[in-house]
Amino acid sequence: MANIYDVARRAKVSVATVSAVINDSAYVSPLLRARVTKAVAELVYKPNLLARSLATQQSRTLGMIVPDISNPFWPAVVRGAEDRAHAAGYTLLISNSDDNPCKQELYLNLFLAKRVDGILLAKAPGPLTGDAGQQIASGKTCVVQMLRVDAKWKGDAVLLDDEDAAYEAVAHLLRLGYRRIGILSGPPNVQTAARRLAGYRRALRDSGVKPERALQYEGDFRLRSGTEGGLVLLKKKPEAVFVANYLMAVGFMMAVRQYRLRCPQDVALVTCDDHPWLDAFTPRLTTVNFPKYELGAEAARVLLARLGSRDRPPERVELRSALCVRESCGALLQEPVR
Amino acid sequence: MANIYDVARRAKVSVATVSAVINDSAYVSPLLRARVTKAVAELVYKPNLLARSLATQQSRTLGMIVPDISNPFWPAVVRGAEDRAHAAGYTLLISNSDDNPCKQELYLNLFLAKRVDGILLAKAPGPLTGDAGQQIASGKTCVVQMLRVDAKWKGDAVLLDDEDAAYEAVAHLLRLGYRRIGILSGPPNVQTAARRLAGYRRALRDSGVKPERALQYEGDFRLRSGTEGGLVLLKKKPEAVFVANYLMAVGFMMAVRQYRLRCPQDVALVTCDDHPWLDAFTPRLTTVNFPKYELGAEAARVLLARLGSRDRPPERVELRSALCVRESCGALLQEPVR
DNA sequence: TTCCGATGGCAAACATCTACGACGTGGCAC
DNA sequence: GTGCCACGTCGTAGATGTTTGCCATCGGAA
Repeated sequence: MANIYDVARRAKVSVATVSAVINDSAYVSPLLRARVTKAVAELVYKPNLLARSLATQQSRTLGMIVPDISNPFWPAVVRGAEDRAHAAGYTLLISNSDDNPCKQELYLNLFLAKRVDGILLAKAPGPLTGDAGQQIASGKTCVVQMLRVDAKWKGDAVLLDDEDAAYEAVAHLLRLGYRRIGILSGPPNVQTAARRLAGYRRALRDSGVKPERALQYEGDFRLRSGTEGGLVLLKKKPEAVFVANYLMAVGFMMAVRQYRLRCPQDVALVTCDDHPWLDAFTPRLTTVNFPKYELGAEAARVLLARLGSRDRPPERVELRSALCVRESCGALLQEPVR
Repeated sequence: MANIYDVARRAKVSVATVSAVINDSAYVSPLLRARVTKAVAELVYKPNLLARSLATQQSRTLGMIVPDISNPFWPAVVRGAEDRAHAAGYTLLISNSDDNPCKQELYLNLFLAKRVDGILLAKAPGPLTGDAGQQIASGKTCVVQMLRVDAKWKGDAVLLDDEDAAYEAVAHLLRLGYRRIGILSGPPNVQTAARRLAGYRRALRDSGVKPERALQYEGDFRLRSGTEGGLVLLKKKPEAVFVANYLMAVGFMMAVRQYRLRCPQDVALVTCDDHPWLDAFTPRLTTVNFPKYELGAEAARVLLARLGSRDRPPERVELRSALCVRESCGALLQEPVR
């Protein structure tokens, strides 16, 4: 592949002139400009962005770490981040951590070694460790934490209103008259899970209902644990259940089916994460809809802004969710009790 | 950030020695090796992979272009590709083409400029154009086409058995006794869509049923067109419908609901793409399950093999789908007619 | 003493950007 | 009319951080 010297030779100018034309970084006379443009076209010259990155000390590449792209929560987030990044001329490097701190550190180091300009991070549980953790904590590499955030993280972050979302979901169930309300929560060391559990508890207490340990099951955000949790919880005859993510809700519905119960008649359900396909099935799930695309887009926006000026104050954005009432909560079936 | 000269200086050796230690590419005496290792640790030295890529002429980065990561078909494919790539020490650069040839060319050029070692491509409709198209056709850049393939593409490809899959799906409906079978197909310029339509036609003809134009609706693989197509098709009173992808099936079910029809009693349904959550809802959809994860993993495997030896014969892999019978086809309801 | 093998260092190459210097020309002033 | 200065252009060279071929050196063995 042709390099800048080939172009310079063919156009009979210096490489600096070629560079100036390509980057429009200095005045070049129309005559030379034309010669350069012609040579570029003839040689099908494409600047080597690796070399450019080396010289300019910026790669125009962003790293993004998500727990698992095949979990239906994440694709929209990635898409949002990517649209923003591409619009600003950045490319996205993507990795799946499986919420495994070791993998996460591995990929973080890889990103650092590849000299990404910044990182979008949906952190695995636990603090950031190792050299990469140091590097990030020191602020030398820009990072925006998404969704989950270190307790002592002072940098940029884009969050969801997990606690309020759970509160609203459970408050909705309470308004419909349910009292024995269970929860299928996520792993307690994952912050979103902890916050949703807190929201559930607060909602119950605000209505004078004492949260029962027996109605709380700790899942791991995966489908199978939804079924397992469902099988356990349903034995306790809850009137309604709040499930802390979509995949577990699906698992939960399989447990409901297994017990030959009807939803919402026998047990009502509210869950998290809305999806385009939820309108199509029976029963249609009532969910709190998190703005997934916006989450990714916002995170990218904040990171790009940070790259633009390192000394601006840290930004902490909290995106608002919205309750999306459908059938599984029973609202369309029965009248509110009070 | 420390560079290799800093390490060499601190260890009192030459950069070549440091490089030899880091890459284990030449014999270095234990004494010097120890000095180098110590210096690397003290300086928290991480080789600059941009510079390394420039020197070695390989970036250990793969580009991947998919139509849209937020379409539930693709995340599993991406995950499969990524797992393979990472296992071999490669990183993945990802872009969404929205099946738009312009965007695709843009990203292709970007990847080429970033000197990716190879590209995983789920091609947008139409031939590969522009400089990038040239470069790829000339074989100078390794590409594996996934799912869809240029008519005159001579290189590696990993495909699905679309036609057979559709054939099996429709044959299953025919075995159940349905005769008026409609199809909600994808855009005809997308190859998977064309092949699925062909499979549908062949299955009908093999059973002596004449395909009716009126029972064929051309969608665009998106949810909305599923509903629109459903509203049109259902007026024609088909006994069963084959829907060519998952998102349109969801849309179709919304049309069914709108007409207050029951599935499968009033209209049976078989569709494509299985998902973990399909077991949870009513009616459970009968699908042909495409091995999405394997598609990505295979494509990455083939690409990596190609990078290993450029002169091996082109590989063309066809992955097999499997019919997954559930409720929406009516098999669990009624007895076969014949 | 000489030769060979084992080590290690120098410098070029990878492809770019850019600071700085040089050259030429035009205008103005003496 | 001539000389000088300034500005507009362009090119040289060094910097970015690696890898690696080739050469030099040192020590030991024959």
